[in-house]
Amino acid sequence: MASASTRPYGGVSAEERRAKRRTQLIEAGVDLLGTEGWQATTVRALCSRAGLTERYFYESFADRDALVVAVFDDVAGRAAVVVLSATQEAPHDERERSRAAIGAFVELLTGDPRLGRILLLEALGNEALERRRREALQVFAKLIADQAREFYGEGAPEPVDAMLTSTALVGALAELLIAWLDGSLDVPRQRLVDHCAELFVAAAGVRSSR
Amino acid sequence: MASASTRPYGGVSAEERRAKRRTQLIEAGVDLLGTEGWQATTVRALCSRAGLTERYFYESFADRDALVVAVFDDVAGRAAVVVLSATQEAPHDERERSRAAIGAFVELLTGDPRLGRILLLEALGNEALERRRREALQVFAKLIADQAREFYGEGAPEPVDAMLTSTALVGALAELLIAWLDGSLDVPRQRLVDHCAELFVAAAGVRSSR
DNA sequence: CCAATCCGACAACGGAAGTTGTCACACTTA
DNA sequence: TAAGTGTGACAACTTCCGTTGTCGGATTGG
Repeated sequence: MASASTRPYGGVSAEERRAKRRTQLIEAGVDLLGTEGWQATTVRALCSRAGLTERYFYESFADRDALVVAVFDDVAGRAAVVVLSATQEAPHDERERSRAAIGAFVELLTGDPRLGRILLLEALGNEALERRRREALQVFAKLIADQAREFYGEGAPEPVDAMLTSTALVGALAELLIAWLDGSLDVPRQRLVDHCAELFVAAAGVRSSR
Repeated sequence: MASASTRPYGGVSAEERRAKRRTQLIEAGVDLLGTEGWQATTVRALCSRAGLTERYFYESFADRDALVVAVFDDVAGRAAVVVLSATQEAPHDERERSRAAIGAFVELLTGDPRLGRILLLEALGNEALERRRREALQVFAKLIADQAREFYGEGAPEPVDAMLTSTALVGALAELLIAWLDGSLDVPRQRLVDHCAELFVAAAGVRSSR
């Protein structure tokens, strides 16, 4: 059993080395999970791609699930940053903000297809990831719901309505993106983004309470 | 290699025996896939649950993927029947038909939770199933789009709009159901169905073309 | 320079699963 | 009744993977 490193090596501190190895493994995970999928993301393959040996895998992660969850968090975090900053820079208008947020998300995924596969597809194939996905999704749904409240003010749908609608919108966006990235929906990117934004606007006022 | 059976046995023809074994395997598949999931759906477990031996698995299916696809088709077929008949019996009204269709689907899934897990969750975890899911989804989206056209007549959204919207709606429904069946969305069933129907109505007129 | 530590390559153990083969027994049919 | 075929239980072979251990060589601190 390897005791925890303490000394510097190659001019780098023990902690830095550990952190770097962890990063390398996560990057290898993004690559493998995003291109060849979950079943190809084995410990051996990860280490080989990261240029490390198996021992260092267990130094940073308890098992495959832990690594894959870390990968998901990494990618989801990137997406959150991109989407939130795009939203805040957009004009204070419901349609414009929807477009900005969705557009930024789509651009991220088209810029690096691995991310789309991880967030939209692989996240559903694994039990541990599925939990994480659900959590992330709820956070996003809540963000959407809050945004909607901001524009509706007094007459905003009540919280239950808002949660139902925003969950639906997240699912709608995911499904559209899966189909579009897959080539099943042959429309220009801008059209896709516009249509999503219109759906968001149309759905925002929906309520099932009376 | 077992040569194909030709004689009757136990008073049953060879073809009937084959068909029965296949059915048993599919039922075992529904049960395993719908309760313990894909990773537990091994050839040994399937055969054990079906009361058959491994040899008979390969008599009807080339591999696990083939079995699981057959299971999905079986379940999706049942869902299609239920939803279509509910739709046709409902009053000729947009909101009413949406409610009837969604309500029937939800009832099917709550009546047998295995079906929901198969259609909504497990279908995303496997490559072969994912393809099948996409196909089934397109068929459903097309049905929705056609329904919408029926109510809008002249002023109906053009086909691309309709396809985008209906794909989104299928995704929205799936996501809502996943969250609801999972307990993350704590609302009565009727409220869920009503909200979905309202979303359908609200989305039906959305278009991104100008 | 030397002992301690870290590194990389890789073997080894154990388990799980797909797939094929063996064998004894039940049933059919000539 | 006897030969041939279907059936069920189960072993065996193979492959793959998670996980842990070994070992020689590189780097560090004294």
